[in-house]
Amino acid sequence: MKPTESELEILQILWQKKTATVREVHEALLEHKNSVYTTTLKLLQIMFEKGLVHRNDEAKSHVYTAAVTKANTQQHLVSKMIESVFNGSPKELVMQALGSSQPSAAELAEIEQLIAQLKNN
Amino acid sequence: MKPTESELEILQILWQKKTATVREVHEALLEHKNSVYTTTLKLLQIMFEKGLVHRNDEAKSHVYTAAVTKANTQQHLVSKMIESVFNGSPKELVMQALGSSQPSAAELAEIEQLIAQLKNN
DNA sequence: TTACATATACGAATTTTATCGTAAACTTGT
DNA sequence: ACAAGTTTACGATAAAATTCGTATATGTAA
Repeated sequence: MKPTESELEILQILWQKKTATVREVHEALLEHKNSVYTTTLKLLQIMFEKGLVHRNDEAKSHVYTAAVTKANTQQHLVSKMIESVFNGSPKELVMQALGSSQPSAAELAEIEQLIAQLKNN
Repeated sequence: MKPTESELEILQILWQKKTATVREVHEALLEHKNSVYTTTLKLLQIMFEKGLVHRNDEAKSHVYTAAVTKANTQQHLVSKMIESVFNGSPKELVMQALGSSQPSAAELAEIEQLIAQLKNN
């Protein structure tokens, strides 16, 4: 349900690659942080037990895929953050995110469009 | 720097009350969850060691205050989430937050106003 | 088949977070 | 000064997350 930081790193890789072996996940991880192959293996095994990933063990090397969607996970984590950090107010989160980052004009336009759409419901 | 979930609950209380003794923090915590006085005490002691709170021990009961501001903490946590969950795109986070919550018309208007302001810079 | 490389399984050790019991210090009222 | 109540200090334990070593299995090439 709530992936840990390490699990999230792995999910990101799986969301991007769609499908990957332990070695492929591990190689991708190495670009950001240091670790050992068996650590990645163990994490994937634990994630499998938790149901965070599926795996196909027909081939010699198991092939993993994410069992949770990116959108669902994002939504869940954002809800938790709104609840625990922003007193339940999504508006506060949005204002904070917009205020402290440097969104481009194009991005702002996209957001405006979404807001306009939400207003009509 | 990165408060844990429990630490965040306590920070929320301190941000609201400005100042509080262990007992006051504990009473406030009890409204949301169950725990024992010494658990709250221990957490505050650990937070003190980490520099998350200040304390005044002149009186019989130590008086705690948050050592980090709400705005800074929110910003830090949002940045981390954008980085680790939204591929570094604040826009994605905003769209997700707006889309999955039910912001009121008034809130949407406030956000639009902020966007208009950002566009002029 | 044997040797080598690669994969998985598994358990142990470590770290972090959280919880709680007990003891010691300190207040306050009598 | 003493007893009762409150507070802090501290250590022990437990659960979760992370890391890594070693053993076992499996496939590949000679």
